[in-house]
Amino acid sequence: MLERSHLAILREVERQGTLTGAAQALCLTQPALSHAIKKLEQQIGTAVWIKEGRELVFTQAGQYLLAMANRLLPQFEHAEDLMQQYANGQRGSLRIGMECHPCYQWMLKIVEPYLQQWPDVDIDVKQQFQFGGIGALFSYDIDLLISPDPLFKKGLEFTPVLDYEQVLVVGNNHPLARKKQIKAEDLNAECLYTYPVDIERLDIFSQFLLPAGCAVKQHKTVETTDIMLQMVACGRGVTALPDWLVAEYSKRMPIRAIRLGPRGIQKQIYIGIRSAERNTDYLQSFVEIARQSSL
Amino acid sequence: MLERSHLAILREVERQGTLTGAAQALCLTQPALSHAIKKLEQQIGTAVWIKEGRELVFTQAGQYLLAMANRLLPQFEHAEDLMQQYANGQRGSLRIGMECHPCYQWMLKIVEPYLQQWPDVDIDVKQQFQFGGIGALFSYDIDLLISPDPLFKKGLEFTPVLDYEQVLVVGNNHPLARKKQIKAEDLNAECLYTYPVDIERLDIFSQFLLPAGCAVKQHKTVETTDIMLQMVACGRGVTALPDWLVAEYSKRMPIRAIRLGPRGIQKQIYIGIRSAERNTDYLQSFVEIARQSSL
DNA sequence: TATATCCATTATTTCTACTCATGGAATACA
DNA sequence: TGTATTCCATGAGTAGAAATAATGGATATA
Repeated sequence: MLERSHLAILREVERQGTLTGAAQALCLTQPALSHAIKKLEQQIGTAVWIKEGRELVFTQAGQYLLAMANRLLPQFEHAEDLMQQYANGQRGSLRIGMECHPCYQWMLKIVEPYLQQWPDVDIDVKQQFQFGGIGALFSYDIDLLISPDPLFKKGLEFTPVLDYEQVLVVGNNHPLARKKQIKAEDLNAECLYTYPVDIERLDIFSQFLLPAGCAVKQHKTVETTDIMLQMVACGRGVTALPDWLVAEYSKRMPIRAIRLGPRGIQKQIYIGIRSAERNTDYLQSFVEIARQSSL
Repeated sequence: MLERSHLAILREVERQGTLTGAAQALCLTQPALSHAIKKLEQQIGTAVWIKEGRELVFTQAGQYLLAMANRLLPQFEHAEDLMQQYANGQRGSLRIGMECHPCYQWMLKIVEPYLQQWPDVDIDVKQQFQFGGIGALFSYDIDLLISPDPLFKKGLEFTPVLDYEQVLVVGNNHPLARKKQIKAEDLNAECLYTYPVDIERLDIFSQFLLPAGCAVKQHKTVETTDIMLQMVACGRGVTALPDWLVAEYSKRMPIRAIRLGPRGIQKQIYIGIRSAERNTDYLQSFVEIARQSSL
């Protein structure tokens, strides 16, 4: 029988590179692992890895089990955490996934009253997902996803929690700063800063530049909002952000927001959860607080 | 440590209702399970179920573990199958998910040459998903999804394999049978047969009737294509199906296809797989055969 | 060539997980 | 109400799994 321990060994061997190293990490001896895997191999009838020279190379079967290990072991570990929390009378832990760079600050504002209201719930925020936020929800890596791209599918439930407008941000001294609204052509000669995400997920491209058949002179990516806006403030380029975020920053930086196109780019932020957890009170409450915060 | 065996016990207790029954099903004695769970409860610090009278009622913690069991145990079992297949030199098994009722017959035509070409691959078709086809893909319940609704997200890859037109099907003697195309109003007095799926997934509603603000006199659902077309053939109502399917059936039934609206409802069938398995030859081959079949 | 590192194997020990036997609690039935 | 039945919990005893220790062979490094 394939056991959790087998998966743990595989994962650790991949991490450590050697069986001896894995054994140490697992607080066992090297022969223990050697025996365990040997026995597994006899049962499943195929080798899990082969020795090439001194190193262990996973077979196709081994690679499958390894992927499985990386998928399932975190779930075991999380379950044990949860049980511990149930035992201590805590309510649980909320693993929030963020698929929306600029929403971070908005989320912080939700988290604060939430933690007050739910002193027994721990919060953990994740921003990198191997298979995207949806995949993370489905595979129980997170419990709640904050994203501008909802997905109305069975098994998941997305609730809109914030309406906003995506606006162009320019420095106060920028030539475009006087305009009431921006046309796609206006950006021809500009340098555009964005977060480093897939270009399809950047609304300014997919909903503004591409439909008009326009491009920018240069496209640079920056990790953090602060740096990005520093660059914009001193006139090195422009960027596109939610209006409420710009309103916040413009109090202390020489920047301003301009509408993109005649009607602007209207967006919504959604919170997604697994339908099975629709009635989990401390999850529901987060969505509720988020929704109220935008009123 | 939470083990696979614990999950297996929980699942079986839920199925059988009693510990004694579960023990039999697992080829163990009742005290074995009793001890195992007791030990687990000591480790995680909380009860998994409580005895109410004579029956076992799962606690919140127990319910979580139960859901986990139902999610993870099938993956263990499938992995063991797979290993067995690797061992026997077989190529694997292909679990196909269908999210497209009328595509069944089309798929059968793909499967036939596929099985010829891959004698070592077993095929299994599933049509019911607790969390939708996408969820089934993410949770490794299936390996390949046939669906008219693609989802371009990280971790999944959808390839279009068949273009078709969704057409109205009427009996040859039906008053509408003479028309070259159908307006939404034409269906006001009709009885519409469809498969029993969510109304949002029925293109004739979402892309034809609703946009025009029209409705049908009656909407009835039928499970099978054959019965549905029997009803249509004898003039009891109309339905909407892919053109190629109607072409097939019209050879032996008095039915005909009529375009919906001036341009018709144009659709595509997609095949989705997990990106991680993009290069798995026997999966790739299925997509390839499907794509060629439509040329 | 000497040395260090790593894995496989065997023999041995430890301890886990199972069974057996039994008793108490809850339900069904006479 | 008393009796039989069903089901779970518990304790003792044990078979067997899983860990260790010791060792040897293979591969890489100086």
